[in-house]
Amino acid sequence: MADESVLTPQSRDFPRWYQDVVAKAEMADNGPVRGTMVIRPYGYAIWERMQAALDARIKATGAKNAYFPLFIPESYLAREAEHVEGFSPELAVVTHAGGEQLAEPIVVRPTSETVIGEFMAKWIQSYRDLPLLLNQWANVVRWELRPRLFLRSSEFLWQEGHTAHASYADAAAYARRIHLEVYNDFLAKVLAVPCLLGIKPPSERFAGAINTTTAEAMMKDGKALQMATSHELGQNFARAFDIFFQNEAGQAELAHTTSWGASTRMVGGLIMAHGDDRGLVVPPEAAPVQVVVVTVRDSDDLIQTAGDLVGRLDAAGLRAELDRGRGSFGRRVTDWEIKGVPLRVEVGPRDLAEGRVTLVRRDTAEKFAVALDEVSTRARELLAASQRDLFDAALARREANTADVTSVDEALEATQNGFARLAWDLVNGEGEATLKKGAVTVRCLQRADGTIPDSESEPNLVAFVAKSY
RNA sequence: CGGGCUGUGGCUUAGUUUGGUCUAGAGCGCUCGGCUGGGGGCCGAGAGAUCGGGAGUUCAAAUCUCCCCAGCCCGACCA
Repeated sequence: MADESVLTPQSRDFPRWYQDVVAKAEMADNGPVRGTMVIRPYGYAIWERMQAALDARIKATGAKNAYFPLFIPESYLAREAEHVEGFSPELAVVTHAGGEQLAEPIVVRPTSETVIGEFMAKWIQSYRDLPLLLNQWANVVRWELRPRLFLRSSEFLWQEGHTAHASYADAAAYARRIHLEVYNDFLAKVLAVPCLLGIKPPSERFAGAINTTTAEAMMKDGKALQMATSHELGQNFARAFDIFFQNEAGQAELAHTTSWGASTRMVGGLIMAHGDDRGLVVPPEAAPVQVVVVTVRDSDDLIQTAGDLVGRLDAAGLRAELDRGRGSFGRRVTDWEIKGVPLRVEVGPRDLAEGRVTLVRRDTAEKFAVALDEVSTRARELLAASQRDLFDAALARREANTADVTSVDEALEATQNGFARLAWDLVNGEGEATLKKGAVTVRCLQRADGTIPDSESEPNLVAFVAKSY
């Protein structure tokens, strides 16, 4: 059994590895309806950590949480031409309810720009009502043809922010702020996932937006995953839903709106950004269980000591859990590794005889002999180091797998196992179509210095292209 | 929607080509008991399958025929 790995190795079949991890770490199951997903307690606990970290950051920008209905009149979608065109193919529509056919079909929300726009129009009268900064945590439904757990499910959980502003500049600045202070900060510090920040080319833009800013991460197979996006909607939705306000001069003006979202897809990103052949690797900040204290045997003295340690770790503000030693040691250790718990404390007879325990890092597998009364301190240090190292390793990996190229053909070659970086001018137009035939798309555009452009028509932009999920 | 393929205990699967030896076998998982325990440990005893559904051919169908259903892969599609 020892030579047979628990999971399909990443190098042999990455998608299979992903499915194995999701199943064996007890993250999620397929739902009975095609494309739906059951999020299991461990997967949901990770999502709750993400929610809490994002929610705090969102609130720090001044946005307030609200809740809008799941059902949207079909006619709402049609009010914004690009929006309806973009979403129509993936809508779930309710035509019957209460035993009768409905006069107007009801759409299950794929996103909430439209309903929220309707109410923004109602609530905004004056420039004094602006900016209006809303966020909601909700489920949405998009009937995708290629579902994959967490990455693309028919129904998924997310937060969607929707704001209205008095000026273009204010809206653009807020969308940018969300991108940096909420999304990128969260992705880097909590998920330990380095992201390329940039704008989407028009072909990849949100339906109805005038500009879309994205955070793109590299997965361990070299493919890209869009982790979060924030959109400048200009006055498109304001026009469609009559979001007018009176300015200081008493004249009616159309508001400028934004929307921005991050979803349970990030859980999939977390798995594929850090996971290895032994399973999930959860960064400490995102981990529901940061430290598991495992007894080597099922004996009273060991359990006693282990229980005391859990108490001390708890008191030190760490999320710790006790494994009481039922079943074989190897089995239990393997299970915790599959779940990616960042730090393991092993309590065995040999340890106790020497008045110490063994700490093991999940990410590096390094072992440390630590005196009993130093466990909390050392645990805190090792968790911090793990959090840092995971980010650094992911960044190094991305850089090592990003090639600078000077033609579309070279880009197609380079994106077999990573990202390619080339001048946007080489890709814009014909080049994008050629790339697409090789399943390669433009993930984002940056300025030469790596900053986020205001528009794709700025000169000398750099395009990052890759295969993606 | 076009092309290809697959449905056998919870999971992975053997058996289907050539109908009978299948009263459907195994591994993992699960239950019970015991020994264990520093990396999926060992022994023993169990539970669990109308072979995707229906119809047909036949003395006899997991196996052949037809219809239906579900799923997978490729394509198209995918803010």
